[in-house]
Amino acid sequence: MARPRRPLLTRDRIIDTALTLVDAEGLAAVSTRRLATELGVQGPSLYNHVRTKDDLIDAVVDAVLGEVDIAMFEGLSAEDRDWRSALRDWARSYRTAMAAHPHIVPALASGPGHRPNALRMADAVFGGLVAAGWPRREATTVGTTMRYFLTGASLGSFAAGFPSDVAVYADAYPHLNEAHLLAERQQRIDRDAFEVGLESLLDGLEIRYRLLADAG
Amino acid sequence: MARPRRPLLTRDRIIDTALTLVDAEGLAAVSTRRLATELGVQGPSLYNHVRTKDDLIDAVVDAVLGEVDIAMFEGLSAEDRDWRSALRDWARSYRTAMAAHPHIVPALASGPGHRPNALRMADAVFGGLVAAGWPRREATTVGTTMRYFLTGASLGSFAAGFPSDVAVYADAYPHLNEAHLLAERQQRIDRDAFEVGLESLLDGLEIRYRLLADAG
DNA sequence: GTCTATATAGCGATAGAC
DNA sequence: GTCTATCGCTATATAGAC
Repeated sequence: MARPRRPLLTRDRIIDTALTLVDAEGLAAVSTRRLATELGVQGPSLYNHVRTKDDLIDAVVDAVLGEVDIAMFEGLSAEDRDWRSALRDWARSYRTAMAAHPHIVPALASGPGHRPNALRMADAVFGGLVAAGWPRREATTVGTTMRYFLTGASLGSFAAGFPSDVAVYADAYPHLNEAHLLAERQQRIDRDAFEVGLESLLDGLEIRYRLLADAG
Repeated sequence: MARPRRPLLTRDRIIDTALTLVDAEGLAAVSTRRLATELGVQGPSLYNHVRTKDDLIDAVVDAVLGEVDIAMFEGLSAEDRDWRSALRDWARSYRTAMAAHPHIVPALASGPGHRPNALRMADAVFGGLVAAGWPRREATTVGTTMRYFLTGASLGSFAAGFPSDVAVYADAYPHLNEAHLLAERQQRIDRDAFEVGLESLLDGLEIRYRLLADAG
């Protein structure tokens, strides 16, 4: 085949298909050849739309980050200073997005890369905190702290995929019920640790917020 | 060469050399052939001591985790209930260990794997918290929460290696001073976010601790 | 039972034809 | 913009020397 009239591939279609493949079979299943097959083209064709494979994975991660809701930060202002609820809602939305794509989570770890949605998110958080009364420099610190917690919680909870995926255990594990219970227990621990950690962190940040307000 | 009288390789020597190589040239530099060359043997020889490459990387990560100090948890008891200082010291030791091996940090993300030192650490934290008066179930939650924060902070700060490694910038970047300043600024933000987040989290956990003490 | 030698299948990526 | 062909590389399996 030579050059088609209309492109067979677009960057978006590649990213979409890659995410579907990651969700279905894990990160390791994404090779350029396999992905190309899935798209009905030959492997090297991808390189007309994507610089490297790392670039592609970066884009897939960014697509998942794009699913995180950040609208709650726009409502914050001198009148509505409930930054605490905003951070809480954001954190839960973040976790929900990662839970929907557990197999991509390890790729979160590979440096910041060039991720537009990550920047949009950082900007929204920073802007919201400043609008709610945090000093600019402190807002950067708080946003970074929250990012630490959210990244760590996502990796700690979902990096290995879902162990509750019973189909995986069914073949390898004879004591299916037991494995299933262990997985459920682990999920309860993760959910508790997330909620307790989040609320504790917010409690601690509120102490700091008041301290700064009294001093300033 | 045939079988030598004394083994040329041991699992520990392989892991040590792999860590040295990771520190010097990054994770990507570790291939079985390269590592074998470094050890003075042929590539496939490694597989007598290591199951797969993933198994090896897992062991290297565990070796780094072994550098984290956990002795502070042994001192905790019904008399000395300063769990807060223990968690703080542990957290700083954890961060120091990761800062010493920034290139291995992304490998933290690949699921728990089989890491004896990770288990030893979890056990020490849990035991210390219980000794200091935390209910057992809460101790699990708190330990997990702390792990989230520490993992996230390590990845957020060191996952891309140290951008302040001036030698890297020297070739690629003409405005060396500027890059250097940006890197220093990023490091200050990371240090601030770590300390503020840690102290805020501890503040929040103390509120919870008192709440539980009053209720129980 | 530890190492070497050889071999395989698959990888990311490039060059050049159309 | 997609193709074919191909390069150098990888992890890893297997067979056999000692």
